[in-house]
Amino acid sequence: MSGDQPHNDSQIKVDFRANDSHKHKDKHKDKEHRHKEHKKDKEKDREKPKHSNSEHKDSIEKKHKEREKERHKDGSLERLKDGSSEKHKIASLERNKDSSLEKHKNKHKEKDKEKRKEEKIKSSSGDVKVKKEKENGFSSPPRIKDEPNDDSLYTPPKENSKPLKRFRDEDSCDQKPKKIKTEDNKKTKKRKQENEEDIKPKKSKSKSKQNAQADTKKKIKKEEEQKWKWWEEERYADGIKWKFLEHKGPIFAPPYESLPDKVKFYYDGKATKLSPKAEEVATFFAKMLDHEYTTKEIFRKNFFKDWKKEMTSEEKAMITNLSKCDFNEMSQYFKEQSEARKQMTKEEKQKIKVENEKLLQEYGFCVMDNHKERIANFRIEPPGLFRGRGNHPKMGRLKRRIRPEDIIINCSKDSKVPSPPPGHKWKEIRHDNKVTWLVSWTENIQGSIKYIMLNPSSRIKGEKDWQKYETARRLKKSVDKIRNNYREDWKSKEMKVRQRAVALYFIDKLALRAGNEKEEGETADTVGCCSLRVEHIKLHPEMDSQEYVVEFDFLGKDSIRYYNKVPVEKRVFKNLQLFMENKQPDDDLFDRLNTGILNKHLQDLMEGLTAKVFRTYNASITLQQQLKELTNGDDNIAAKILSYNRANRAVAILCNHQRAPPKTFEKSMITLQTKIDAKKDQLADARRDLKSAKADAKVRRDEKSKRMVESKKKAVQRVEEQLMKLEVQATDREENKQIALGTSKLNYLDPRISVAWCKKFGIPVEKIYNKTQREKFAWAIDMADEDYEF
DNA sequence: AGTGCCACTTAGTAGCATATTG
DNA sequence: CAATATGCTACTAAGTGGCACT
Repeated sequence: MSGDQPHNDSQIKVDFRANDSHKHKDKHKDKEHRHKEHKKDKEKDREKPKHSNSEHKDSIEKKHKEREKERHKDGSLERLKDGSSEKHKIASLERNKDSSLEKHKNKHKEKDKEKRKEEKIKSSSGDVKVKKEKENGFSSPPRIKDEPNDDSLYTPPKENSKPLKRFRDEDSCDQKPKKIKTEDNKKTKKRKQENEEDIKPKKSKSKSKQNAQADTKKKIKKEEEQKWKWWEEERYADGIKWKFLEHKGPIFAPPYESLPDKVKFYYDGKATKLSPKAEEVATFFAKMLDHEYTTKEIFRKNFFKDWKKEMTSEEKAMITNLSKCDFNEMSQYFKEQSEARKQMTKEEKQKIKVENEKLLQEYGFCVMDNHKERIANFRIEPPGLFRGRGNHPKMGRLKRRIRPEDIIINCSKDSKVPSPPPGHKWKEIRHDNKVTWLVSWTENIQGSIKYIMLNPSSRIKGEKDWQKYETARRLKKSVDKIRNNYREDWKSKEMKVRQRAVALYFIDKLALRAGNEKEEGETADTVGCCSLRVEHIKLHPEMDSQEYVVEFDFLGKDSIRYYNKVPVEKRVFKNLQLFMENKQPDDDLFDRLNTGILNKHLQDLMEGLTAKVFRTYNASITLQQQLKELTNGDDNIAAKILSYNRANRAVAILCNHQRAPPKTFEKSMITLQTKIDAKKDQLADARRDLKSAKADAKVRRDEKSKRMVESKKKAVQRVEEQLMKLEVQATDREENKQIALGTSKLNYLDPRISVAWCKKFGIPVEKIYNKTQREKFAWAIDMADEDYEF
């Protein structure tokens, strides 16, 4: 259904993006000012010729030429702006304006949260019962027997042909509790069976703990050999995420080790020994000394404030000015340390590696429902200075050390609860099988909750991922209807409906994020679709010989700049004019709309539909289309992979996934170019050799010289091929300079599309997915055949 | 409808590990 | 074999969206 996506072409071609994150300043302060600067930026942009509108700010002429060059290589993939180095400069300039409206909310917040949490726990357990007599609730079956033999359990033959699809399709909607899906058939039984089977052999389960453990181990071993195919099993209904969960808890950050006495800290030129606490925080700063962060006003201010809290009263009295602090010796010391680490002998390195491996084996896995699963992040985040992205009002604040007393453990009742480090207690032990996390704690900067969860290769993540793509595929079926629907709504007499329709159009056409509201002053000022402000778009009734052009310029997630000029339909344009009437630059563009309203509407259009599904859908469908368009079956593998990367790149551009160009980019391009030149010379030589060999053969007419010709021919071919490969590599790299492919590959592209493509063109999957990716997408690799269609 | 909390996905990057090169 | 380039992983910030509550 390539017809599905009428916008796609234009999306790709029209997107001129830039990434210099010129940051917004704090909202309350000098809004006017901010706006003006903003404007200036844009004006600058507009002055430039069309192609360079991806350039921004003090962007640099010298790079311009380069970019021109790049551009013709592939007209459809417009280059992102270069110069994230500028990005930093600018960012720092603007960030320095500081203004931390520290609100003291945090403390209150935290208390509040805690209370609520407690209440919640109580009520939710009640809740559960009301909703449904859940099968034995949380208590999981005692540990489990040998893995039931797959074949025997599996889906009965009748549905066997397409087992996966089948229940997927029905089920994918069950996030909205499709209500107790008629626990249909055998499949569901399967899980139960598994569980029951486990119980049986145990006889007196209390006694057989050890047996059980042994069993578990055995089973797990076995499993590792024959990779568990969770995707061939039935899923849990109704919000239950697991029945059995056992793990070892988190690994804590190593305790602070004081600096050797010889390493001094100087205040106002005077050597001073800091108290351990103050010293620790000082080292955090010292370690970042080379980083641009430490030059930023907000960062310094926040840091200094939090640092003082850790000082003794004498220290507090003495140290009153951060600028008089000299951390250089400390910084030097850490550099030496890391240098020393690099210089370690192989044996020492090996030893560390082994040690790490041991920790991984012990803490890196859990047992969830009979299966040993990898944990994603089993280490607690160490203390340090908060590094927000973009112009974050809280950058530089102290991220405090997390202790066992902060930790909530989640596991099943009948599991062996992890023990806290000696002399400590957990904050709480919970047995909530409606959530997927194993460990959580509350972080002190934003007061948000952090979790330890499973690896993407785990069943629990994989199922969800799969489901996500199934939802996107359902959207594919109704997208035409939905598009017609919102086009109708552009004419609505209700303002809210019009705004909703226009916003949805942007989300669909431009793959914008939903744009939830955020607390002002708590985070960097970034927006998504629903939170766009008047100042973020400009309307051009005519521009570059196109009509009704909307110019977007705003900072999105992670303060990545979104810059784009898009021709839109007349009605959209008129609506935007209407929405902007009588508004200030910092007023909301869609003042009658928020993500809640939008998503509720989407929900009515299709079950399970939310704004983010459009991103997934458009990303995947674009990949599929582009692959179809770009792949040439006659190409060699390298060229095909280039095509794949280009298709991938089209998606990354659509989704505005950017990266800072690698620091060594320029240099490595040059070396590559030298190589190419060398190869060209070599080719010329080879050709010359061939020629003379031919001439020689003509004269001599003997076998030997004929053979000579043949071998020279081959040599030429070989060199040609090598040259080709290098050139392809250069193109690919150049085009990729500031585009990050990883994010879309990992989160937006239905892996089955890629797998199918690989199979169709005889490309080994390894060329597309590395090991980790293959683990994450094991389900797709296993199930997609070459004619899979998204 | 608005709010706050919570759970979970999506995001870019620092820095280590490994491959490649001189 | 050291130096350098490149690839990958771990890390953690910053989004989205559901739900309960008012």
